[in-house]
Amino acid sequence: MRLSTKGRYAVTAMMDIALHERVGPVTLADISQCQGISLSYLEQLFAKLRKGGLVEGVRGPGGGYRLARPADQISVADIIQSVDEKLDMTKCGGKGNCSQGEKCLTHQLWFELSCNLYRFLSGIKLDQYVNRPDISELVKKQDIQYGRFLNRPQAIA
Amino acid sequence: MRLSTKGRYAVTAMMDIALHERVGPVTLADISQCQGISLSYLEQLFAKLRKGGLVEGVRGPGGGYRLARPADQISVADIIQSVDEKLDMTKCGGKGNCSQGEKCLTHQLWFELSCNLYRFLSGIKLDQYVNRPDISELVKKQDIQYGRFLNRPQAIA
DNA sequence: ATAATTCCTGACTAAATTAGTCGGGAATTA
DNA sequence: TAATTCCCGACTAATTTAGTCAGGAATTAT
Ligand code: FES
Ligand code: FES
Repeated sequence: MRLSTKGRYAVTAMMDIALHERVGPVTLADISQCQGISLSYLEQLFAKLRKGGLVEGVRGPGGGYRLARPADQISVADIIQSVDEKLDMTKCGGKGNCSQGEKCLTHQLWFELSCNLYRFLSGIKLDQYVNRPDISELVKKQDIQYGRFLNRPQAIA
Repeated sequence: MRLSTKGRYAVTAMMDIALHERVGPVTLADISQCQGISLSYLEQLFAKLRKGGLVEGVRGPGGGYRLARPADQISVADIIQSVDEKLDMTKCGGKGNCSQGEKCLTHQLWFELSCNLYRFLSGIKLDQYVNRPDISELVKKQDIQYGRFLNRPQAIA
């Protein structure tokens, strides 16, 4: 489990989509502008998120990305795993052969820490934030500020 | 809070020292060989651990590094913080000004996640592993394998 | 005193990862 | 048909991680 700014970008972008789920697909261009992430970099990240089965793209005007499954079934761990590949922090990759073919002194430490960390991050689902009144308030305010979804009739309905 | 292999190196090295606390100071040369980390890189990491007040160096023959305070008062969070500097994952650094001077959509997410993650890693102290029989067994076996502390009379006493 | 050991320091290089760029293409909608 | 958007691959730049080198300072053992 590696936890860096790359994972933060991915989670941030996924949050943005989840927060606008009822409006419809969200374009990467929008995310790029509102979250301050380079468009092309987002495309790289979303290639991985797509492979990870977390999002699906909708092409053409009015398109964008939407969640591939309900927000309560997407965890922060899922997202980080999709973009950073590995989930465990052992040096050996779980095989216990760091130290001349044997388990090294810290194998157990990293193994257990990985399990606990994974369990922790798996417990945080996107919908926990989507359904919070204080966050919804903020989203609405900022969408107006950025002029998002002005060309979407269904956004109001 | 950034969680990468650099932090793993640091925690691994600290674990090694903690596991040999009763023997005396542990040399970086030993850690380098047994844990497979470059000696000079270890020196860089220990410069930070020293500045962080986690270890103190003892020079001269028979010297090495020892913990600056009891193992039950050193957490994984302390170590990672010492070598990776920052503890919080917000883009803004806690000030809430990502999005044109305002809190961005995900500020709360990262703030709360940082707090929880910090609390989690703070709860893991070095002594939890030092006092485990299965680990102690492994340490003894591997020290013999690597021929450690052969020149230390006090190691047996 | 001398030599050996070990920490300590700073500057430098190499490799890997992260981040961003570019140029184009394919599917969809209006 | 034109506009929009995802999609794809190769490229570059910046940052971080990892390792190297060449010394110096404190301590202990002889
Ligand atoms: S991390 Fe698994 S044996 Fe070292
Ligand atoms: S992370 Fe704090 S405002 Fe965006």
